[in-house]
Amino acid sequence: MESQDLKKAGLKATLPRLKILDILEHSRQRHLSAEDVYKALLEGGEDVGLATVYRVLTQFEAAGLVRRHHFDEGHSVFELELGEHHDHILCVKCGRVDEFYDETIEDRQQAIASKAGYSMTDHSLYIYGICPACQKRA
Amino acid sequence: MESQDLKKAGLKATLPRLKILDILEHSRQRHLSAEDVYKALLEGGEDVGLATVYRVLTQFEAAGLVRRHHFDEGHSVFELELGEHHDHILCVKCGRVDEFYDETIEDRQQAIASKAGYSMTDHSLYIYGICPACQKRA
DNA sequence: CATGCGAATGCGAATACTTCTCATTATCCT
DNA sequence: AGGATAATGAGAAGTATTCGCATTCGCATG
Repeated sequence: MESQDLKKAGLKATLPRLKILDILEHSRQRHLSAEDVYKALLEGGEDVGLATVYRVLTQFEAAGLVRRHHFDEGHSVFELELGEHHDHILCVKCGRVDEFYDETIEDRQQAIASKAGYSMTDHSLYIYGICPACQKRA
Repeated sequence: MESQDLKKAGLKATLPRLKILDILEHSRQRHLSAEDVYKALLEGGEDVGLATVYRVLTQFEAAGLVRRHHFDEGHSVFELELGEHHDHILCVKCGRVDEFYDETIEDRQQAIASKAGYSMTDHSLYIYGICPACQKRA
């Protein structure tokens, strides 16, 4: 029963929110755009408006349930927040997304921010390249 | 005479292109949005359309004259390409932008891409935080 | 378990940013 | 200078996202 999760986050357990959470949890891809979520809802026979999808995803982000990314595509993508931080490496040919975590980079970032006098609140690191499959295909 | 620079880049030396290049070179801020450039043109008494600004900036990017960034603001910002690669650290309060370069991070990124089997083409790293001035102000 | 209040939703209109279309104009080669 | 060709300006069109508001739903209460 996920409605507990929502209540814990200070959100009413409404049908749209439960459905969207479900899609984020059980979708093939971990990274979904608002449009992706909307289409998944329609395919599931749900009658949810696109505006609600945007609203709910934004609320989920504020509540720390999902993370919003800006890949170089012109729209936001959302990913369930599972606690473990990671960065992304993306294929510029096929759009494949992989994840990684590197302690050294994390440490250096913190050091750079400190040296510049900043108190670091967040960071985003995307590596772009051509994935193994697309290299073979070329 | 900068028209040589444009010709070298394979672009005709038109008035809008010269003016935009000039703005990018002499603006207070290194990082400008299309709208910023457009406003600067109008203030300079130039009669250039916003569509042209977008077109020219995109061409400049393709020609390697400028670099396009996607800070978490929903629009693109452009910066003159001066050869030396660097990453950015941004203040989430006042929008200040600083630059840095870290050899260790650059190397690690390359290593991570290789390990994942990717051939790296590019990367973007933004550190978000609160700048010294905004920390004092709080 | 019926009921009411406030919060959440769906819809379409509105906004922000960017690109496209096309008639007009400017650039550059000769 | 003249003409082929590419570039421009203006506004329409296209995406991505948010807003406004009447209606509906969740949930604490009786």
